[in-house]
Amino acid sequence: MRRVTIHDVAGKAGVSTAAVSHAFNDPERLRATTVTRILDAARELGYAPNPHARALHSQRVGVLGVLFPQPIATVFANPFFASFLEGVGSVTDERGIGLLTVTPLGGSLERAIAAAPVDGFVIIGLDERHADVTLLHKRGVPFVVVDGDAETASSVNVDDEGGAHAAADLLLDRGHREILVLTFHAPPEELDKDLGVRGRRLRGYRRAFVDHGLALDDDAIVRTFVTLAGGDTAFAQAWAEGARPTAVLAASDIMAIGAMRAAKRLGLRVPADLEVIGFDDIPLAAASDPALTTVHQPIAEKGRVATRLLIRELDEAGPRERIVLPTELLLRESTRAESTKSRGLGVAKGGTEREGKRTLKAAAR
Amino acid sequence: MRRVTIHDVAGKAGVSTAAVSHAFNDPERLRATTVTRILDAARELGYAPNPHARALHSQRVGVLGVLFPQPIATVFANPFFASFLEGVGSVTDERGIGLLTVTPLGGSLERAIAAAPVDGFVIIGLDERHADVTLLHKRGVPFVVVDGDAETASSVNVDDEGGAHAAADLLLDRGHREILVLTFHAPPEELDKDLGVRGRRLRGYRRAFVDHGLALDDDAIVRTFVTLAGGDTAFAQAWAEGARPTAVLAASDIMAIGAMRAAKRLGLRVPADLEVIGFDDIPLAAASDPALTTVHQPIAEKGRVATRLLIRELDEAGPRERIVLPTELLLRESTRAESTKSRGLGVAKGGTEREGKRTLKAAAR
DNA sequence: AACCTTTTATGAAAGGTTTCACGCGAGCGA
DNA sequence: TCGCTCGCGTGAAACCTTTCATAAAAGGTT
Repeated sequence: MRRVTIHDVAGKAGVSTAAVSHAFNDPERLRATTVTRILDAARELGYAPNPHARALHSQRVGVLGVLFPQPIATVFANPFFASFLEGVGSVTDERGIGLLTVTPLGGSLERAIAAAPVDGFVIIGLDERHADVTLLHKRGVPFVVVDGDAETASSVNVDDEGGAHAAADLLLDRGHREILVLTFHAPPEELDKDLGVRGRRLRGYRRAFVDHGLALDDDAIVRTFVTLAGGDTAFAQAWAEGARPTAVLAASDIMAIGAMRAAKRLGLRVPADLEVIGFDDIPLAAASDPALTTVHQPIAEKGRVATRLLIRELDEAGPRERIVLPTELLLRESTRAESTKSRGLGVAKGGTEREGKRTLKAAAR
Repeated sequence: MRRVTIHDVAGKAGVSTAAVSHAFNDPERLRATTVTRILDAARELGYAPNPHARALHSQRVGVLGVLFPQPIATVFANPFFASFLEGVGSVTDERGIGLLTVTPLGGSLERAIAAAPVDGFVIIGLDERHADVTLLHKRGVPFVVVDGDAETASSVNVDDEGGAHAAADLLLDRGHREILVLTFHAPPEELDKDLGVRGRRLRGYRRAFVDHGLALDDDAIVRTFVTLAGGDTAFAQAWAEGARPTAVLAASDIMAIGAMRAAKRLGLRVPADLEVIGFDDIPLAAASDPALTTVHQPIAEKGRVATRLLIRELDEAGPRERIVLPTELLLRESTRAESTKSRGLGVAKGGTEREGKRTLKAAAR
């Protein structure tokens, strides 16, 4: 059973294939009666233009790829990426564009890139210097880099350093001196992303210490997995080894929540005995108990901005852009409600729908 | 700057385009020296076969579509779909296939379907009877239906009714007679999915009541949104209207967690004053406080099974299959630990990594 | 009626790959 | 030396659409 083609429609309507094409793409060019005759024939036959043929000719599929350097299962299991895709998707949806998630094919990103039927890529967590990415350039496929630097393409980043600085600053202002810093493991494959993001966040923490005339001791930094279990065991282990932190700075919310879980188990009360600040503001952060104070970054917005940028580049080769979105310290319940001055006990329980939050905006750029 | 084509490679290597194609797809047919010559030329030129041209010819793109009846932003915001996609993705990844999320294009699913460059669809939450789906059939595009019935295509479902029955059964066994049932709103567009899933779950609850010689009163059923806020306000409102339930049966975890939040706010202790059972077992269920007792359904597995089925149908037209996966009641902390007989107070706090769980497997099929 | 302008429709090329069917030359047995 | 087979390559069709250039038809003027 052959698929119905434009020829079938043309035959049935008694016109040329060109006429059928026009009926669909530029009806003005044809007499109105002809158009309806053609469209009727098409509907009757159940005809729809073959997307591949159309793509081959017009050099445009109407699909954007989102490139991840890790297996797709990992991607969807990660709420951060879910939010990011939500942002990307909201734009592609609105423009009537398809969304293809592209992940390594048999371990090779290069093969995946080559085989992907897309008009351009949003690349997340991969540096421009990555070999596979330079390949893209050679092929002339437009792309936008998120959470990574790029000389030759537009990029969208977030003020990681500023956010981290604000978080550390708050704790130091409150007098904390025993602060446990939780950061990422360098992932198995050496991904520039994590070096980049991790590096920037650590830099922010460090700078705050320096600002207070202190130094962030390497012993106070624990590297672990970006999972609940990672944060949990990291805190538990540090505790077992004799560390007695009064506060935790986690470079990711999920690790922060894990640390809170471990702390609770050890009989510590958050925030009375231990103040905790995360990073990212994933949806779970607001839902955790106590709700997590964290550095909010506009994850979905990052996706939206990057996607709009890419679409614009597809339409007209515009200038490269280098966007840095602001981060923002969101005070919730895992830090005490009072300021530096007074040390009460009250913890503002958030409202039901929207947690009462006060924000300190970190500098953008 | 033209893209480099197979002709360029052929020219450079001094062979025909057919030879180049063979070098890539069936190297055995060519002398080894010729193959390397061609491959070298290709690498030097940065050649990769044009996916569109390849798709046009072979009638195969190597991309599968996952069809959602709702905007993509909604999809990614929903942890249920994230898990589902995780399952689908794990299979496509392993087979080296791309994954395209397909959502209504300008409100029209039909247009989206027609324009999607895919080899087949996994359809979730849409009944076969849906007009757009019958269209697929007409076009001869293979598809598999998840969470919906299908006469003419394979389907993958879950034992919703059995799971619901087990949940209600437990509460009724424990003597609860004031049970608040939280179920979905019929969504704005009338989606068969929710009718289907919702219907099956309600049927399960009802059957358990009947088994106990009781009837599930319509007043005890509250329809609300499948969100945290939905469950929260639904419970709060029922309470405000004078309802004094001792247990909650929620047709979705997120609503259950919302209800727990409202209950806490009203001064109720879960599970001491109120036992709560959810449905789905999304990741958040295990992480909530108290950890949610729920009917586990193998969400990712559903995705995996459906995808494998689809791929098989793509390769060889096999027989239709109708798969029903089991559900399982997972006892965590939002129900009391003891059995029907003794009513202690102890609540087994789960371990750190894996919550201690006892399961009652609901009958499959 | 002849000529010109507009409107409407068409033929054919182009887009890049795969694959079928076939050709050419060499090696081999008779 | 003839004829066959086999190994290695190739030409061209097919996949289906869009679009450029052009033809045909229709309508209007003189």
